[in-house]
Amino acid sequence: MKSNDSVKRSRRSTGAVTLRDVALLAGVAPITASRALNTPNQVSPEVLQKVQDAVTSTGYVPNRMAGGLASSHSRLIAAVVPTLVGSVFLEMIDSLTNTLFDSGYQLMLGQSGYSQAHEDALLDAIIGRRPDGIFVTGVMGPGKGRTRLQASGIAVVESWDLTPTPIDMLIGFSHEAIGTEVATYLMGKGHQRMALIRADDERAARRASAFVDQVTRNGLPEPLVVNAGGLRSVRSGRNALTQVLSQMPDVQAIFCSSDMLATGAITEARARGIRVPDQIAVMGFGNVPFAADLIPALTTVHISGGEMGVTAAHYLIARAEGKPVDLPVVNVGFSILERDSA
Amino acid sequence: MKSNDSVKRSRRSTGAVTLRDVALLAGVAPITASRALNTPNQVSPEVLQKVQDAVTSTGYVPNRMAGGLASSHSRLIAAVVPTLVGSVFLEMIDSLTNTLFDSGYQLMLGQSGYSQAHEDALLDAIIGRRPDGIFVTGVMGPGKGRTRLQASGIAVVESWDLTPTPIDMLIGFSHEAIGTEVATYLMGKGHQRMALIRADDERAARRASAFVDQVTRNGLPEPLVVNAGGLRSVRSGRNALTQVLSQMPDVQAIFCSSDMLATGAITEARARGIRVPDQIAVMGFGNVPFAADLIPALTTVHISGGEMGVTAAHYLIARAEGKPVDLPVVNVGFSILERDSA
DNA sequence: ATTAAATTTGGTACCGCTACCATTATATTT
DNA sequence: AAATATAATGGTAGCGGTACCAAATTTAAT
Repeated sequence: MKSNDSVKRSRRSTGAVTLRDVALLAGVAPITASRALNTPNQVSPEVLQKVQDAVTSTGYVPNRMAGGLASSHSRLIAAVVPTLVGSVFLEMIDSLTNTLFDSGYQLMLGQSGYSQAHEDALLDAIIGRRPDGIFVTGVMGPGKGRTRLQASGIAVVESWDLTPTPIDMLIGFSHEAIGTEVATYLMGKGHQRMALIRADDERAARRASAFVDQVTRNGLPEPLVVNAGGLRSVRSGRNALTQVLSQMPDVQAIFCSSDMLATGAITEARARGIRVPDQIAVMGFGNVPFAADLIPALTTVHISGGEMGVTAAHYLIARAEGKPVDLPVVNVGFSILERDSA
Repeated sequence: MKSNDSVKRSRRSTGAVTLRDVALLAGVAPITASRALNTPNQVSPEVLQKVQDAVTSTGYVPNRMAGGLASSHSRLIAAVVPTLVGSVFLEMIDSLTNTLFDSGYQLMLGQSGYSQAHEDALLDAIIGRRPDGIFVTGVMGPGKGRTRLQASGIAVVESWDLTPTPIDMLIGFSHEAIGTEVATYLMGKGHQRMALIRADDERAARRASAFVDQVTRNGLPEPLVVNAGGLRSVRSGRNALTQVLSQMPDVQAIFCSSDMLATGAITEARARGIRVPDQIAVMGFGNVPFAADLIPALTTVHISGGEMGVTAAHYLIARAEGKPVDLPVVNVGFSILERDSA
C-alpha cells in the first residue's frame, strides 16, 4: 500500500531515480524529459534547461536496460576473442572499445577459446543481451554458433581472416598470402633450408601450408613444420627451436607464427651461441610493440589491429543506426617489416 | 501490417521468438515457461520437458534485458581497466571474465586511462547499464566518479592496491610493502648505488618512494629515480637505462616498475656490453609470462592477477545474489621471484 | 474422511523507458 | 484573416520478461 504522498513507489522499484522523477521535478511529462535527453533539438530551450537542472540535482542516470528494451537498441556491442592473455588481438580490442565508447556504445567481452561448448554458450549469453552488433575474432566455421548468429539477425563483423562466405561483414587479411609472401621474402634472401614454428591454431596452420607450398613450388626442400602447442609463449618458442635444431641441424631460416615464439627462438639461439640472423634467420608474426627493440630487432609481419578495430566499430555502429555500409568486406592487408633478424 | 493469422505481433516487436511463443507452443502460461527455464525444480517434469522442447524447436534465446529490467538483476558485471594494451592486468581480466561466465554473468569492459573526463563518462555509461557489480582496477580517488559509484548502490570491488577507505570491497596488495621489500632484497645482495626506472603512474610512484625511503633509512645513498613516461614499453626501458647510466654511471642495481621496462633495461645493457647481473642487477615487476625465459631470467615481483580476478568475481557474484561476503577486504600479497637478473 | 500443508500453475501488474499517435501552441503562407 | 505548415508537448501502449499474489491440484497429517 502506498502510504505517503509524493513518493508513491511500488514495492518492486529499486528506489533509484527514474526519468519520471526528473520529469516531475522539471514539471514536464516523462516523454518530454526523454526527448530533452535524447533529442534535445526537439524541445524548447527552457524545457531543456529545466530538465538538465533536474538531472543534475537528482543525479539521474538513465536506465539503458529499460531504454534498450523499449527501443530495441541496446547500445551494446559484443566482442568475442579466443583469449586475452598474451594476445595479439589487444590493439584491435583497444581501438574497438574506444571507438565504440566515443559513439555511446559499450563493449561486452567474451572469451571463446576454451572449447566449442564454451563458445556456443558464450554466443547464447551474448545474443540474450541483444547487442546491436557482434564482433568476432576470426571467421566462424559452420556449426551451431554460426547458425545461431545468423538467426539472431544481429549485425556481425568477422575479422582477422578472409572468407568467401562471411556471415555479414568482414575485416581481415589473407593468411595464405602471408605464408606465400614470407616464403618469397626468405627465398629472396637466399635461404633454402627452412622451418616453421607454429602454434596450434588453424590460421597459423594455413599460413604455414601456404609457406610450404610456395617453397616447394620453387624447387626447394620441404620446410620442417614444428607445432609448438597451444601456447604462444617464449618458452614454447625456445623448446620449438630445440626441436627444429634436432631435426634439421642446418636450418637457415625459421618463420614463427607469432612474435612471442620468434622471441623464444631467438632467445634459445642466443643461449646456444647461434647467431641470428647470420646462422639462422628468424621471422615473427604480429609486430608486437617490443619487436623493434629486441636484439636483433625482429623482422616480422605487421597487421593493423588498430585499423581493424576502428573500422569494425564504425561498421557496427552504422548498422546499428540503420545507415548503409558500402564496403562490408575489407582486406586490410599486411606488410613485412624488414628489421635485423631475417 | 501483419497479414497472417496466428502471428499477431504489434508493430514494435522485433519479430524475435519470445517467451510467450515458447509458452504457447508448450501449452502453458508464460510465467510457467519462465519458471521452467529459471527455477526448473518448481515445475513438473512433464511441463519442463514440453518447455525445453519448445525452446529447442523455436531457437528461443531469453531476452536478458527484459529479464534484467523486471528483476533488477542484469547479470552483467562491469570492469574498468586503465588500458588493455601491454597491460599487466590481462591475467586478472581473463580470470574475472571466465569465473563470471561460469556463473552466468557477462563482462562489460571499459578503458578509463585516457582522461578524467573519459573516466567519468565511462562510469556513467556503466551505471546506466545497471550492472550487478563493478570491478575497478586500482582504488578510486575522491571525485565525481567515486561519489557517483557510491550513490549508485552497485557492488564494487576495487583492486590492485590497498586503501583504508574502500568504496565497498577490495582485493589488492601493498605497493609500499613491495618498494620496501625489494629495497631490502637488493641491499641484501650488497648493492649500494641503486636506481629506479618507473612509468608515469601513481602506484609505481608509491613503490618507488617506499624503495627510496627504505634505502636511505639504511644509510645508503639516495637512489636515482628516472621517469620513463607513460608507456611501459621495452623502448622506454632502453631509453631510461641510457638516462640512468648518464646520471649514475656506477649504478649497481635497478628496480623497474614493470617487466617490460626491465626487459628494455636488460636489452640496452646488452647492447652496451654491460653484463647483467654482474655489473648491473635488474629487477622487474609483474612477472609477465616470458619473464622466466629471458636471458638472464628476470628476477621480478609476482602478483597474483588470476587470484584477484577469481576472488573479485566470487565476491561480486555473492553480492549480486544477496549472499554475505565475509572478508570484503583482502590483501593477496606478492612475492619476490629470485631468478638470474638480480 | 477431513483438514492442513505443499506443490504446481496461472493472472496481474509492473520494471523504466520509448514508439507512435494525438493534441496544442506558434509560425508561415496566400 | 483564414488556412496551412511547423514546432513543442503530452497520452497511451507497449518492449519481454519476472515479482507477487491467488487459485487449483496433489500430498501428508490427524
